[in-house]
This record gives sequence, C-alpha cells and structure tokens, in this order.
Amino acid sequence: MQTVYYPKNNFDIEATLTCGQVFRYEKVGEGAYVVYSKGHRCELKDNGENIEIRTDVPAYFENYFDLSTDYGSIVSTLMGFEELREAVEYGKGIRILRQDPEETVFSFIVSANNNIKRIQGIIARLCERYGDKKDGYYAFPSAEQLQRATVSELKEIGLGYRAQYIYDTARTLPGVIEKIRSAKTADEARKILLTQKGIGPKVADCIVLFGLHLTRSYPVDTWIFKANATETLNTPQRVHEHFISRYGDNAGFAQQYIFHYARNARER
DNA sequence: ATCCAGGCAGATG
DNA sequence: CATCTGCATGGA
Repeated sequence: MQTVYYPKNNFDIEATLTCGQVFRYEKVGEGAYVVYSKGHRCELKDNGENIEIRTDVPAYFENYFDLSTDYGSIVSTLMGFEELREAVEYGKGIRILRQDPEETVFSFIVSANNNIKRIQGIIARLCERYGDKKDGYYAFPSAEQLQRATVSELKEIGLGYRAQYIYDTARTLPGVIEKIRSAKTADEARKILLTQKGIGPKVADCIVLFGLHLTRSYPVDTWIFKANATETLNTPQRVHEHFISRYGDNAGFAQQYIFHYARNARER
C-alpha cells in the first residue's frame, strides 16, 4: 500500500464523488471515502492540508482522478459565463473522473429512470455476484463475466426491466468499446452508443463524458432539464444542442457544476 | 396513495 | 422528425 498526496485546491473529494458521475464509493468518516474502480480500490482522506490517496495502484488512481489536469484554467474559463458563476463557485473542486468505459456503460444503463441510492445498491450486487473476489471487496464484472448471468438472475438483483438491457449489452459490448475508443469526437462515440438497447441520449452522454473523458458532452437528465428549460429550450434535445454549442469542449464540466448545484445548493 | 428517480423503447402522428 | 405511453423498483 502506498500513499500519494495531492493539493486540496481544486479537489473536493465529497463533491466529486457525490455529484452522480460514479456509484462505487463509500463514506467512511469525515472527509474520508473508499472508492472502487474495476478491480482496484483506494482510500481518500482530506487531512485539511491536502488529499491523501492510499492504494496499491497509485498510477491508476492518479489517472482516475484526472490529477494531471489543471482545473484552475477550466474553472476560470467557465467563470466567464455569467450564468455559471454561482454553480462553479459552489462546486469548485469537482473533477471529472476518468472511469473505465465498460464499467461506465453498465453503470449508466442501470442509472436510467432510477435514483442514485438504488443504483448504488444494484451495482454493488452486480459486483458481488459476478465480479472477481478481491481482498475485502469485489471487482466490477467484465462483459464476459456478465455474459454468464441470466435475465431472471439479473432481475433478482433488482434491475427490473433493465435486466434485459444488461443481458444484451454484455454480449455486444466488446465490439462497441473497440469502436468508441477509436471515435474521433464525442458526437461520433455518442452515435455508436445510441445503437445499443438501453442507451439513449442521456446515458450515451454520460458514457462519453465519464468513460471516455470526451468533454464536448452535455447529459440532460431531469435535474439539468429543470435547471435549463425555458420557453424555447423546451425539450431535452434542444437543451442539449444549445449548451453543447455554447460551452463547446467545456460543456461536460459546466454540466457537472450545474447538476451538483441544482441538486444540493437549494434543498429541493 | 401517487409521484419521482442522472430515461428508454416502441408505437403513433 | 416530434411527441406520447408503459415501465420494475423502492423511497418519500
């Protein structure tokens, strides 16, 4: 086990983990979390001065938490948009994680029309049932491992009507991953993902953003839609198009700040 | 009880 | 192309 340190500035553990981009984490104390990704695990602690990351695979998590990216410049760019100032100020420290594409695909299929608490439970059970057993936790199952699941087994986990989507995706995913990895743009990857059952516009955007780190992406869920809808921006698709063209390659970052602010700043 | 949650598929204008 | 409806499940 090794420990790496990262300056607190521009890294708010809690905001980053709870803003809905990732589902496999646990709070273990004040400013302390455990995070799981693929077959890896790390412990995070805000010690007041900096962030401690304890893990066997520091290089993996340095990439995962996007630690080599300067968020200061992203934040200052976003602050140039008047309508974002409050949300960015509020959520300063949120980072967009570089998650595993396969894990992101399965996770966000589960997320559709679902709430975060229940999504976390379903994903935890998926790992326990189909993932490799590690020391004290379970890895996220590969597509091949999930191919061994039957639809009725998946329903037992609580997937409901999404069980069939997971079943189908386990079989098609390896080919899809290969294609989206070589996609040149967010929009190209998005279109490939939209051919899959269970993946619609919002889920595709989440996969593109959190799994491929292509930030010209703007997932429009119920929260974002409520926050952005106007007389003319009156469908999710219109909201999506408008903010993609407005924020460009920073759209994904903007979206996270708005989402976090909408959910937390004013109690719903 | 009805509504909602990081929506989507399928059917219909 | 756009809009409408049913949907597993569990918590508020």
